[in-house]
Amino acid sequence: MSVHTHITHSGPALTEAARAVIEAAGEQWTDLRSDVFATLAAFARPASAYDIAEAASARIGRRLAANSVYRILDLFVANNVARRVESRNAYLVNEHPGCAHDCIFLVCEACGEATHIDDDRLGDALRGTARGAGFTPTRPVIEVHGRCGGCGTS
Amino acid sequence: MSVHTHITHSGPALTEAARAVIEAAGEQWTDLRSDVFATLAAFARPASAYDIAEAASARIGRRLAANSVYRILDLFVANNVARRVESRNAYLVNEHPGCAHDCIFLVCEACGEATHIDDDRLGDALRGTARGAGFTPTRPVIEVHGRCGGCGTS
DNA sequence: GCAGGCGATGTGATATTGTATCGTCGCGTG
DNA sequence: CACGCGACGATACAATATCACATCGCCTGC
Repeated sequence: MSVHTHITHSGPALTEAARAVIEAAGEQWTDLRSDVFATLAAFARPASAYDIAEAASARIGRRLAANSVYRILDLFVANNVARRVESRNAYLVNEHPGCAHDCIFLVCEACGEATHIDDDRLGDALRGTARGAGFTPTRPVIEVHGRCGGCGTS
Repeated sequence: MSVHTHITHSGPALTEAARAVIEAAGEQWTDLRSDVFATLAAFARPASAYDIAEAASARIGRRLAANSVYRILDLFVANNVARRVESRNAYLVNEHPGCAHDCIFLVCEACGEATHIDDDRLGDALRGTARGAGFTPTRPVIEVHGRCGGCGTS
């Protein structure tokens, strides 16, 4: 496991970091993309594309259609500034863009929050197991459903 | 990791094993459930509820609505005779029902097939990591997207 | 300046996936 | 037989995702 520092951003700094990543990838950082990113970042838990479309519409004062949101989310996910929570059909910002782990989401069945943890050993072990089965892994999906600390075990 | 034998069924024997599990759980094994199970088992890759509804309709010679299929699939998943592939919104039969692992799916991006592997060490490690983060895991979702052996690495 | 290319976005339609509600049927039981 | 109950049918609906095509702004070659 490589030793490295996570730079965790929030608020405007996070948006700025996302902009840098997108531009470094040769993509444009448009006003709309910025608005969608900020909208997504403002959610405390995974947000569906339609949630984002609605909130972003309010933010920018006009209707933003779901398909535009999907286009932008696809770009974000491809460039690792946002993540998709597969078991929820929803999205989260990546709080340390530029740091590409196989990430693990702990999804609380009670409050709906998803916390993101990194553990390279698990991702590496999973990739190794897959390769051992003659499979060439590209994208692991590792999510755990359960109860977060705040929601207890009951 | 416990030492045990996997009894892998196929065809009628698999359906029979599923029946036994469902009945042992105090649920009924109706003709319709049997038909839906056999229909699902006949798919070589993860099948959506609507795929199953269509194929089962053909099999039984009348329209079977999606909601009925969902009800039955929910029952199957709850009793571990079928599994849901979260990143595909699709279902697979569990070829060794009664053996409840945290299962891992290798989902081929080229041919769409999903192979099911077991590795208790990975599931246990993942649960342990989750607990280390103050989380009480109930259901891990472990899926890997990539290329299967038959589809190569290109 | 203007034509054309190109990426980003808008608009509307549509496809796919998943739920809710309510009625009916068959079956066991008092 | 009356009743309750689980399974199922039918319909509507909600939520998620994609497609096709038009438009707009910007940049470039001419």
